[in-house]
Amino acid sequence: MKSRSKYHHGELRSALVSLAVAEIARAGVEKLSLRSLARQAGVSPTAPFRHFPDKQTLLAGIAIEGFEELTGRLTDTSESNSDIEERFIELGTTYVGFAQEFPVHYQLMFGAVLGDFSTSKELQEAAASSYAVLDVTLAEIKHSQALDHDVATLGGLVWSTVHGMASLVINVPTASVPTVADAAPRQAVKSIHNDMRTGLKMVYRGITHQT
Amino acid sequence: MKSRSKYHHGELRSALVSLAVAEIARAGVEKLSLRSLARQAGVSPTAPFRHFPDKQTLLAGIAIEGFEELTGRLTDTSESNSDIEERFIELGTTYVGFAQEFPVHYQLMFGAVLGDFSTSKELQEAAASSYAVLDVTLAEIKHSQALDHDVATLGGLVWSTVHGMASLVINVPTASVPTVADAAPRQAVKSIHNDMRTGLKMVYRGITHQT
DNA sequence: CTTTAATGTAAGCAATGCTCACATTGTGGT
DNA sequence: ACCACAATGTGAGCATTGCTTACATTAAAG
Repeated sequence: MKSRSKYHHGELRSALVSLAVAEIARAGVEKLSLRSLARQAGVSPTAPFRHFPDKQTLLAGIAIEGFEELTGRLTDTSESNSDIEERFIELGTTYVGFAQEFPVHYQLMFGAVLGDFSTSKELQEAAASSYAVLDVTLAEIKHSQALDHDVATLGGLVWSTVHGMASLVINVPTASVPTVADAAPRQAVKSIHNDMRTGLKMVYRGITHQT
Repeated sequence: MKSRSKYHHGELRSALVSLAVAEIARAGVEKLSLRSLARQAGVSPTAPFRHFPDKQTLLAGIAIEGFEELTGRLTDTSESNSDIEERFIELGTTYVGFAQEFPVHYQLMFGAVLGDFSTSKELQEAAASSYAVLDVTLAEIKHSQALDHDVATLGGLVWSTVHGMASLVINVPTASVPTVADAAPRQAVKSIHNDMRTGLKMVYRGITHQT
């Protein structure tokens, strides 16, 4: 009883989310329209409002979905690496890898489109869960290496680095025809792609090498 | 002859840009409307189109303005610091400081709103100019310390770090009421604010400390 | 099997991006 | 001083959008 002409769509909510992700990937957040999503889903223009009070909330939903996926991946990675340095590096790799696989999600998670990040408590908590995984590993590093700096300080630096990598890899295209002018930044981003472990190792050294 | 009721506005283009920045700062990119800008500038709804073919181009204009300002600041910083480590740290501080002072510009420079970054050659070049300042300092570091890694690899890591710091500082609010749940990420970002030099020093160590 | 909440529809409003045809103004060439 | 012309601004209008309000249909609970 899944086919033809049923009044109720049945999976509208999730359908809208994945359609939205596809649309954003194709044309950007700016061009996203609830009405076109409704059309693609074969439903009336006002149906989406039964599932999301407004457009922003739909976008927030995507972001939350992203944080959940990210938390899961980070947790898995964390559990399957016992050596502390290796775990650190793999966590970073997982983080950036997630951003590459889910660029639309990632953009919404950290971009400015969601306006004030703190509008949704659910979003805050989802984000905090992701960060928590990183946090415990850093605490362990601090302890095992007897480091002076706060975990928050280490976290600020490490999070900045992986978030920066993710953001650059997503937003700066490396494939298109290389102009002479922008060769350098493109090369830099490309090196993140090819050599992420090297960068993460350097950060690990910077963190753990006491002055 | 600057006052009352002249047919030609005279400074419409720049007026639109600064009004747009203010509007985005207040309500977010999503809410920006050319028509409201026209209203604020006291001109007809179609006047903006004489200066920008479309909304995207207006946004790209803001981004370009941002890159120019950033390039200027980085250049100044680079010229006024002879010690190489200090210069490195000051460049990073300047970079993040710029993002904090011009958050709207920064978001447009690196956010996903501009769709494909490579739509405007002018934008590409402006961005490359900013990066170039960082690039020469890194080349000098590599040379003076006889480092093995490519400048591009160093650049990828360093750019990631400062861009990540900037992005997090802009997008993650630290001031609002601290929920228990998200205390950790907020603390991490706050530590970037208070202790940026520490993070940059760690990166410098990580880069220069040969294995 | 009926009540009720969940989910979808239809019609409509104010606002937006953008186009097109036209008006006004500053400017350069004679 | 003139006048052609490019630059800049206007007004009306079109398709589209986000969202509201009132109503229809269905699934689930009692």
